[in-house]
Amino acid sequence: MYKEPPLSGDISSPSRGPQLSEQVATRLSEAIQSGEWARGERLPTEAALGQRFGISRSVVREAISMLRNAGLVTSRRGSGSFVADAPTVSLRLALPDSDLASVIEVLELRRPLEVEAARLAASRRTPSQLRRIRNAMVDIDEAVEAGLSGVEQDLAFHRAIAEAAHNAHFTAVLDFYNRFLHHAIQVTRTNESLRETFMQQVVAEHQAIVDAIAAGDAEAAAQAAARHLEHAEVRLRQAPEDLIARVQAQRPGAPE
Amino acid sequence: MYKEPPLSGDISSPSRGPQLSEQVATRLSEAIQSGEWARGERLPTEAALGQRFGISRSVVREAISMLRNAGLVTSRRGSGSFVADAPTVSLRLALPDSDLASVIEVLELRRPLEVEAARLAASRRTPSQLRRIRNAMVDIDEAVEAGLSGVEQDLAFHRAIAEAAHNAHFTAVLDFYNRFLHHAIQVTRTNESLRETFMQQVVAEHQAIVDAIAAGDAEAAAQAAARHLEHAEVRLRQAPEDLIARVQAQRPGAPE
DNA sequence: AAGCTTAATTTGTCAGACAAGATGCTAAAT
DNA sequence: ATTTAGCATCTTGTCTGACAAATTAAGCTT
Repeated sequence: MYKEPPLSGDISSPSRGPQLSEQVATRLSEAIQSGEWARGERLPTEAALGQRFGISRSVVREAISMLRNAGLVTSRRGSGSFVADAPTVSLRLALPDSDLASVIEVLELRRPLEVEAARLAASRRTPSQLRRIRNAMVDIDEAVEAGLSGVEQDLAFHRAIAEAAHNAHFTAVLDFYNRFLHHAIQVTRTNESLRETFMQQVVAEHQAIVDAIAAGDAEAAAQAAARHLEHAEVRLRQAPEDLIARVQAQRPGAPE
Repeated sequence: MYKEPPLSGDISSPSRGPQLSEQVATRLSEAIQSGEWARGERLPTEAALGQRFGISRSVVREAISMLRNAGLVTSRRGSGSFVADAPTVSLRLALPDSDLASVIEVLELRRPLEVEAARLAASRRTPSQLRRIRNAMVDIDEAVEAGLSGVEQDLAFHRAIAEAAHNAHFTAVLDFYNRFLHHAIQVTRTNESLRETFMQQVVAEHQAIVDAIAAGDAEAAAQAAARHLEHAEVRLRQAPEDLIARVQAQRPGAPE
């Protein structure tokens, strides 16, 4: 039995304006969302699609790449491209600047989340998660002793706590925003490393959070986290201007 | 004068696992987000990038295609690819289910954000923003008296508070997650409308938040918001199962 | 100096090829 | 007969080279 090709027609003739690959992506997207192919079903090969639309494989690949980025399809080498079975939604927002005001704006959002994450972690963490949090804290010290900044380890420490909260939304949002704090954390850590008292203070604050989580004391964990983040913001504001500029300059190929 | 390429190193040698184009996209993305190239600046040609990474132009194109789709760069034929003037980053996550557990997971994240937003709004709201918050509260009552559910007005009320916090990240994240709460809020509001005492309770809670924000009392605003959200969760949990199902069925094209 | 023409660049598209996995069939082994 | 090993085939990923289309810059004319 012959079945009329659902996506019919050469595409080159009508619309010449927009990008070719975009048109194809749009049509494929519509076809998928209209249920043309079921979830998890394999869609035609790139060659077949190219022939159907009368375009080259390159364009098909670009179009499918868009759909893949949009979370509508997944591709497996050697196997094919499939309609995603777990559709995703995306939050798009402007890339924050890296000046002090913008960083503090991000910190304002991060603080209540980290505090709540610590609170939840205290009452929900599994033994293995507690172990991972403790390891992350040790990793920070080791990185510092090795002469590194310890930024990655610092972020990993906070991520371990977020994971222990057993709520994927916290890790998602915090991961998302922490990407913009690399530089800011580097500044505070560099600043802290210049004063022995600051360094001890940070270690003590981390320790307090971990102790509260280990004890399962949700309120204490929340308070310890709140204290830590408030102090971190203070330490960031107190960082000398020239230090901010200097750390910024350390980034590979920053100024010209 | 020779300048060491900021993004150095052949990429093919170390990691063979993940997709090549994905690695390149990641490295370019990091470079952009770390300010490697300024906003609106042109990045190297595809050929140059290919040479720098030791890969073919196809892979560079795929990588740039990803960044373009992610809103980080824009490409102009004949001219080049540029860092987007208003670069955006996207947080992608799985579409939450609408069952009770998933809704409560979202609420867990929303609560600390709404509380902090109320706290900030109390100390930062402009007179016009206070007016808008009050109007939003009135709109809820009017919608209810008109026989509507008031879900939209309820969300608008919370959004007005978030806006008064003067931090775009709060509105962005809350807007994002509130999309998934339409149904849940409808359930609670429907449930509340069935009992006069619940209804009065909700109005009183809203009033307490607004009063604290109007008075500029940050702590009182935070506490009032926390109380409201805790009670809302309780009211959601107490909603009869059949009510949840009934409201769900009202959604356009819900069941098959 | 201003405007037009032309050449050089750069992305978009095409075409063909091979590499890297994945799938399914066939034949051998138990 | 069932399982296993090998093998042919298919599909996506990457490479290479080429041309088309659009932009940019230089040069030339006036």
